[in-house]
Amino acid sequence: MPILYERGLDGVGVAGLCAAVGVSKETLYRHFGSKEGLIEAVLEARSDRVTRWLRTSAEAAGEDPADQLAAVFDALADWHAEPDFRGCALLNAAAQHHGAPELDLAARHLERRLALLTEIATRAGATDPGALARQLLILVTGSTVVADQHPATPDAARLARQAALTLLQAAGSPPSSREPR
Amino acid sequence: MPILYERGLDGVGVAGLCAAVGVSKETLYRHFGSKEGLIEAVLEARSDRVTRWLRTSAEAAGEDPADQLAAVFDALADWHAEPDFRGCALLNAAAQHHGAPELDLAARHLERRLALLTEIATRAGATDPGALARQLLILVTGSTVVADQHPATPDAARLARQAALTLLQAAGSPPSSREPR
DNA sequence: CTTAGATCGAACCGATCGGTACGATAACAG
DNA sequence: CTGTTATCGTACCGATCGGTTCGATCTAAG
Repeated sequence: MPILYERGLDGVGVAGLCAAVGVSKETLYRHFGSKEGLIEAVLEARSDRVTRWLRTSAEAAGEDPADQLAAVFDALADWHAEPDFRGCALLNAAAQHHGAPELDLAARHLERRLALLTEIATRAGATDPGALARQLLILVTGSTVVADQHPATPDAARLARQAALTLLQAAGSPPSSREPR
Repeated sequence: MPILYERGLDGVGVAGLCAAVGVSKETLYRHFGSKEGLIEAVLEARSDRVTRWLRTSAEAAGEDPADQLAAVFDALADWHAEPDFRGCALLNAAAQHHGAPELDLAARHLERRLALLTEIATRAGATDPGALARQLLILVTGSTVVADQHPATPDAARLARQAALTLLQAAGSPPSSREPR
């Protein structure tokens, strides 16, 4: 459903959606019940897809947490560089319809990203993996928004990657700077 | 114009806007020409306001760049804690109407934030103030989005503040870790 | 072949949309 | 007082919205 992503939830009517997919209104309404139902299904599917894709990218980088974290931001960079990149569909949807369904979907989407980042932070031996993971989530989210809306920062993912690695290193074992014996 | 912020650009019609402000449609159209014109004027005014507010908060913290940076994120925390916080109006608008006017306004809004952060990064003696400032911009933007859309991270600004200070410290003079003589 | 279900295109529905026109009222400058 | 200007409330416009209905067409199971 790229047209919903490109034009926004309210930027295209049901008739336009049907035309873009090559389906009649009756069929669409029997399958999804309403435009909202269609939107939720599309967003859910998209969240699944990108979550799997991000996790796959991380795991393909090997077992080292720092490598995995770097791979996450490299994957984001590839995404941001796609010609029709328009920001995160889930976050955009929540910004448009700030009601229960879209807001919940976006929250669950972020929760899934947080889960991946928490695993990485934990395996990296961070003192407070939860806090570090949330900071990384802020970097992931922020770099995606900035890459979309601030043309003067097209390399947001690269900068976020560097910041993430700095935070990861700093969060290792801050109380003592001794070398491990 | 809080109603536009609360319900979204497409969530309220011109009639509703007029009712909320206590003005007739004719008056609104003579002053702004169209709903789009009204939206642009409102967003522009809001961008001015929050930009000034953020700069004032920073300057009130004294002259130390680290203190100023911390103050910026403290100000964000206050904002995020407001009961009717709904994310950044400029970013939301760009997510809704991804067309020329709103996208440009959001880009200019981020540009103004970047200017403030660049000043701080420069005065802090960062090796690459531009890069550091962009990383800080990602933290500011990301923490605002996460605070809005991820209820499990209500302290996003606090986490971002800590990350920002870590980055600031790390960006000081990374090539040598010698003590200043 | 027959029948049941899915799909199609198009017509149709009431509601709302952004925007305009109008006559009345109020305020104020000469 | 007179004329101008701004505002008001309301009615109105064509277009589009989300959603429903209907008859025709197709497909597959019995």
